[in-house]
Amino acid sequence: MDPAGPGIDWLDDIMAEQSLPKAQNRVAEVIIRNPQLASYAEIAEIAARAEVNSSTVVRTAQSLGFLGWPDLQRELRSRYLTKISTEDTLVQHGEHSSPLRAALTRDMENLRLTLEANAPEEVEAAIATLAAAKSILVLGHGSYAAPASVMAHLGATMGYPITLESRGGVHLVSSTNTLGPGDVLVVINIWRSIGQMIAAAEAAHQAGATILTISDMRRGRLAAISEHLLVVPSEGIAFFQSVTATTSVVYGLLAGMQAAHPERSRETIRRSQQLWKDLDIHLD
Amino acid sequence: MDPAGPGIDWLDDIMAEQSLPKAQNRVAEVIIRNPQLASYAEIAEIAARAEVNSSTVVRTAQSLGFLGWPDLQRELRSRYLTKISTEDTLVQHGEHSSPLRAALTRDMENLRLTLEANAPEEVEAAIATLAAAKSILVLGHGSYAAPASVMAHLGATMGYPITLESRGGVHLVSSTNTLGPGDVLVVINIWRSIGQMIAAAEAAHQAGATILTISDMRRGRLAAISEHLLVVPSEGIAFFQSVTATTSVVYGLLAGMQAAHPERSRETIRRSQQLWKDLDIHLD
DNA sequence: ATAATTCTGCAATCATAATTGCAGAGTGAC
DNA sequence: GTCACTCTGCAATTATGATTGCAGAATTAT
Repeated sequence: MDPAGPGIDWLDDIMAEQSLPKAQNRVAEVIIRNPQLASYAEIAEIAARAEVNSSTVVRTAQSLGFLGWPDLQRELRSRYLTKISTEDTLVQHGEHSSPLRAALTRDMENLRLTLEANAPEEVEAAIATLAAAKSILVLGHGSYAAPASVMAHLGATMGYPITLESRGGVHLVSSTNTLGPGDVLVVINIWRSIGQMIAAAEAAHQAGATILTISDMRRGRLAAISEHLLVVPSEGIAFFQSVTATTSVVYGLLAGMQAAHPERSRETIRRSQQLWKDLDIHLD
Repeated sequence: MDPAGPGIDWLDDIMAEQSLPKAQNRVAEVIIRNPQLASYAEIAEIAARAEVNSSTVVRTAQSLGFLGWPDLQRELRSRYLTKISTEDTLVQHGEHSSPLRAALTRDMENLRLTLEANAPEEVEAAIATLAAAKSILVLGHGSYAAPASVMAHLGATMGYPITLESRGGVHLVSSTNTLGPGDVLVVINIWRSIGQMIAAAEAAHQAGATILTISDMRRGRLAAISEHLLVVPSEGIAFFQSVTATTSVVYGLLAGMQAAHPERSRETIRRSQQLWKDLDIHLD
């Protein structure tokens, strides 16, 4: 553990590899100790704290392998800005218990577990598959129709060839029938699920489609035929399961899909008015 | 520390005093919706989201009494960023930064803020209203149809007289027309929204129905007629807003509703097989 | 409908932050 | 102690972001 308090592992790591000169070390020190500050402060502020000229700050950033200060700063932001502490919250609100509190803390825990349960490479691979898909079909029944519809809705708005099937029976059959090699079937959170859904997925798998499953089960018939499996806890309060973590995962996939297709993204930005309207950012 | 809690009440307050022109209002709302982003983004980013020229952003800042954008931004940082905690939270996960990670941490933060933004008494009152309702109608359009459908679906399965309306036009009118005293209208996250929706809510209010709003805006025409207002942040990654916190709040309400009606719950348990089937907990 | 007024976008201007060339200070080797 | 080399600060330069004058669009009052 870092004796200086909460530290920046990755920065520490970089620094371990090549040792910096004295002044630059001071700069790094300042950054490590005040990541929050460093994530938005301008060079002069950091320079002052390290009692160093601002050029030295730039050079430190460059020594560490970044293009310059703004580049390092971007990295800092993405790592620290959204950091939160669950314990913090628990302490602040003490024992007071309410249904809302229960739901929120439960879901925070679910999100945390999701973070632990899925390796970044796994996620990247899933995103790559989605990005390369000829077409995408999203299945989600019952409560899980909610995240499924979010995925289909936003994905389509981004320009992806993506559709939703939240119904069963004939509809399910005819939707999955057309799938073949190059197509991707996204199956969202089934719990030992409805037989016809597994059957549909297996048929699609046979036909050459790639299966991507988002589920709370690591094993099972579905897992067996899934090229990619993302695991999400779905424990809820009271009697119901929670789709919160699933929804969040869907956002992560969508963000990755957007990053994966610069050309579509550009197109997206060009049409941002329409996009944002669809996304409910619609202002008047 | 801000006694009113986290978030951007102060901005709301400023806006309440003097009303801004249309474009500037859009800018203000973008800021309120994405305080974290706004605290470090440059003007162009905000301008793009509000679909406005960057000069308008400057002018908005000035209209609100600040010197310019950097000035307003400083205020945002001091009010909002310090909340995130001055002591940095430990980085549990190595250097890898992925879209999933971004989505999850963002949503965890949203949940945390939700916890801070809603007083338990407020929530209890909302639940009491729901529990006493003669009938409940849930409205949610676009992305917000997802949490709305979860609420209607699970609420109905629990035995509540609750229905969903995610469509507009005639459907919206005829659904809201029947509301009167004793009925509750739940409006989920509307952003200054579709005029007809506000109109529908106002009509229902006139007719004596109680309005319960779940929104990311503390003020507005909707807030004005709402008996109960639950505030949820909705900042997302990439281009979209997140419905995660909203979903979680819905679970909280549902849990409270269940606890409020032991007799329905008992009935629920008796029919648990059916319930679980509907809830996707389907066990065999 | 028309005029007065306000608001907005564009593009030029201005301000500020980041970077780098250079000279001198510091450091270590012999 | 001297030389060779690296590092740092200063100041000039470059890049980038914020602001504002102006003309046209939109809105409001009459």
